[in-house]
Amino acid sequence: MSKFENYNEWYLDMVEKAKLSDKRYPIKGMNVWTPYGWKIMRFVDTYLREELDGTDHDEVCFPLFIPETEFKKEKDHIKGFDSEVFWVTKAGNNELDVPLVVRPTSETAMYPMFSLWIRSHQDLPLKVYQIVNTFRYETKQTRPFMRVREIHFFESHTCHDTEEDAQCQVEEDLEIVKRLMHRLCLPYFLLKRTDWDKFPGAHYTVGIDTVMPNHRTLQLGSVHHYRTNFSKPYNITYEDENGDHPYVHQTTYGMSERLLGAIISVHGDDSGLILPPDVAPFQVVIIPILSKKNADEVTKACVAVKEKLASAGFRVKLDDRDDRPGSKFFDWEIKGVPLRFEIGGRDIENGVVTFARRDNGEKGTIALDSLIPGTKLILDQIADSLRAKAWEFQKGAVKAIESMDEIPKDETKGASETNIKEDSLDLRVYSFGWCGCEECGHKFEDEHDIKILGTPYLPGDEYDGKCIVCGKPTKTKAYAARTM
RNA sequence: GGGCCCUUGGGUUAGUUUGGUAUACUUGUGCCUUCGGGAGGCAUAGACUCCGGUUCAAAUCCGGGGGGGCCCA
Repeated sequence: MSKFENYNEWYLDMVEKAKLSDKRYPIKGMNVWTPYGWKIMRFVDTYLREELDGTDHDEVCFPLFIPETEFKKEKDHIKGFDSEVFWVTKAGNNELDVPLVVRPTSETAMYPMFSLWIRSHQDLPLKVYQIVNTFRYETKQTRPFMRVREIHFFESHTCHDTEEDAQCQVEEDLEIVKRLMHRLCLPYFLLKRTDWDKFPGAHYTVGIDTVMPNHRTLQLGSVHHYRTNFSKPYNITYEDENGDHPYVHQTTYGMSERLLGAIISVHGDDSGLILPPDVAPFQVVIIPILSKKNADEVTKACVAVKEKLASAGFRVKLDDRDDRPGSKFFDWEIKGVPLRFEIGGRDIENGVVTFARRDNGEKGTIALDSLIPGTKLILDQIADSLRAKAWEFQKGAVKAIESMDEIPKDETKGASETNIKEDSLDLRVYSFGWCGCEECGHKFEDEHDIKILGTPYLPGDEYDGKCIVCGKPTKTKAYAARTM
């Protein structure tokens, strides 16, 4: 199964073979988190918690259900979500007077409470987050971790006295994104979404996107500035120093299990997953190389190495199953353990352990007396190399174009026989000049069945030329791609 | 919203046209021999999505439901 030649199949194969989730649960888009996948997700969650706690956010947990009456208060928001929410209309045998929405996201659950919690400027800023499941009724094809109906979701919500303070929060969120993505070794774009694609109800949205092996992009999360768009309908005000009651300015930041989908897709290869050391359930796996005469001695040596590593804080697994070494190698390669140690008679004689790196296959030895620093060094090198390789791929996926003709046309569009591989089209992430008007944007998107992801949020990625659609001079660059 | 396709042990599948003992690989379990890159032998376990119909007889034909997937708007 080849990652680049047949990405879709490869991905499903990885999820199954590495035992990340069980998709046989009989509801579309609702899969079972199995232990190995859940362990990885928990590391991601742990790092998010560390970051949020470290920036003075408080963790909360809101109810799953939202009364229809609250849900419908912000007009754009309801328009954006109306067709994809689950409803609870019945309890026992009674029809409910007020139907309940199963949260697709928690703005409308939290904000009525925020309006009770916030009374004075001393209550601001209010910064909370939660890690919960949200539900969206996907009708399109679902895919584990990427498009699901029950989403493992992180969301932070903040309220501020001024728009400027809210803007600072956006910057803080993006710093968190940077640190988190560093740990996950994932590259990303920060793109300000188009007006017609921003979060329903938002003033503006910054999308966090990464590129998949098939050059489609996957949105990993987003940061929104709401201004007072929600605080007005939900009446979230505070009393300022002058005794006035202005509306608060709000932001949100959300990410999901798509991070795991990206880790699988970005780092994996044809032999299986390759996990960044920070999220690997096991960072080192020790395989004993036994023979009849030295079994006891080798086992003892393996246990000693394991204990030494564990007490130094490494997550280490000693695979003492009664199986052949080769079979174990394959097993842990599929599961993406970044570093493998082999310990046999030869190694004991020489006072070393033999190591093999998962990311590039490189083998070597580490002397037992430098076991701890040696292990740390190699794990760091693996992370650095995963990160560098991933950023390089993302960079290579972008193609700057001057004319819409440079985007290959999908001749199979609308045909019932879809055997022609999309890969053969060589679709890319495109960057180009855009005047910024909605008309040109729609024209561009419709012509190629491609989505404008937005314009660079951070400075330093400008353009100097003409709008690719209407030819007007522009300094704005836009990015477009097909999305997962 | 409209249309199409699929459903056989845990996984992958043969068999369905032409109704009659359900195939193979893999996985699981047990024992033995092995063990520096997917070991081998023997034994053992495990399935026709459900409900109804036709029939002496249904995985197979017919009707309906569940579940899964795709395409079009």
